[in-house]
Amino acid sequence: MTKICCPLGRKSYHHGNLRETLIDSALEILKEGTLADLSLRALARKAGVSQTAPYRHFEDKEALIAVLIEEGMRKLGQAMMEIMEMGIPPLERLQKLGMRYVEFSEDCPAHFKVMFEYDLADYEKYDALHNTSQQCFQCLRDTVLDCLALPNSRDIDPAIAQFSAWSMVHGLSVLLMNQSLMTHIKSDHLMTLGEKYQVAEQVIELFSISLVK
Amino acid sequence: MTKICCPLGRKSYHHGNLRETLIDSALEILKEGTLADLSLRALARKAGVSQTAPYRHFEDKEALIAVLIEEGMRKLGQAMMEIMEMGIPPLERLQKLGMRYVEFSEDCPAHFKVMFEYDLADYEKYDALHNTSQQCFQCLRDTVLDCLALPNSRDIDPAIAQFSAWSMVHGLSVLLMNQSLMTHIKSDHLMTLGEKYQVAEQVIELFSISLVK
DNA sequence: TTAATATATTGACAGCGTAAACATTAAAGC
DNA sequence: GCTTTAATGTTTACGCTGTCAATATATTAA
Repeated sequence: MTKICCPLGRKSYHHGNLRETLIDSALEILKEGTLADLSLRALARKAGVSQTAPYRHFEDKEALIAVLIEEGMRKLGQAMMEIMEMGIPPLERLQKLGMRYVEFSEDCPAHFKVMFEYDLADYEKYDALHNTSQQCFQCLRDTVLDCLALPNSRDIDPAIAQFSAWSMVHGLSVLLMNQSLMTHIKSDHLMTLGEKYQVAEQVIELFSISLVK
Repeated sequence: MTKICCPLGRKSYHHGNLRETLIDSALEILKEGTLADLSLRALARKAGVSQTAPYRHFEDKEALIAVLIEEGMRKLGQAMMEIMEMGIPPLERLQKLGMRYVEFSEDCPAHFKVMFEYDLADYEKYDALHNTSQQCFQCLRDTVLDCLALPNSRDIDPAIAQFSAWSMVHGLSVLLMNQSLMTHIKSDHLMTLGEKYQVAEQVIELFSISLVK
């Protein structure tokens, strides 16, 4: 009954907060690196815990990733919802939503990467995720409809306009995040965050006015 | 001096065409799966060759990937260049270029994935690649400038218009390729290729006319 | 206090990238 | 044609990975 009590140099046998620690470490790694750099064993090591301890909190690696995706979807959804509740007119609202999308990709690159880089095997398996992500893009879609209901709106298929808006902000976010692709725009030196946002604002404005006369 | 002559059940000791075989197998795997599904050992197995044989043709895994990226850039560049040489007016040319971009992502998903999913450690290391990819996006940029030189063009910052065009077609391609994201647009069943192209055409047209009055 | 449950550990297995040492064959030089 | 050399392939080995099974410890409920 003598207890070793503190394996791997911890104060207590149980870590106490392993689940959150693993999630935080994962995000930290993804902030700089890619999904290929993410390993459960490395996370365990960082947390000072055995290599299989994570399996008490996540069924497998994909389950951890699914949690990150869901967390990201909720964050993005909330960020966009804030704008929805500001009571501003459609066109301006659309622009702000687009900017939020781009800002999210810059503020939470880890979440953004995992949300769109990782193609979840079966999305249905994680149904909390499915609902969250549905709700996340609803803001954008609704606002585009509001823009098309404007008196000076152009006659555009709503579905096409909705998809255009999403394509635009998504392509924008992806390209701005990828430094090596950006060399095709600004060959010599890196773009600052301020420059990126300036570009994003203008691109989004250009899109939004294409919806009206 | 007696020779085993045919290791791993091949007709001759040397494979004869290992480099191309590895590249083809890699593309085949990427067509369905992601970069995580790509392993040199699996490629070697498929080619009926020992696990280290690929190292006679590629310094490491990233070198193979760099070749795939470069191949993809050249293909996309050629596809777009064809349109440049058709001698059609700017606005129509821009639309065709955009469609080619989307078509490329559907025709060569393996190349497209590796071109934009994989963030090459140091792009400079593979300088053939750098040149090829520069040239690849030049068509789009030049055509946008031509559109803005049109008599009925709107007064738009050329750099912004260029970046908008790229963002649009890129976002479009990425979203259309990702089936699980597409569920947000068409919830119940998958989109056919024809439906995708129809959407793409309309989205691209919507963008192109935003450049003129 | 004891039984049940949550949490962590050890050990093992197969698959991965890749380095080192060695084998076979095709090409080049005489 | 014979020999040397370079190109191509094999074997073995190391440390990394995800994950399973069996075990140990701590926390909670009875």
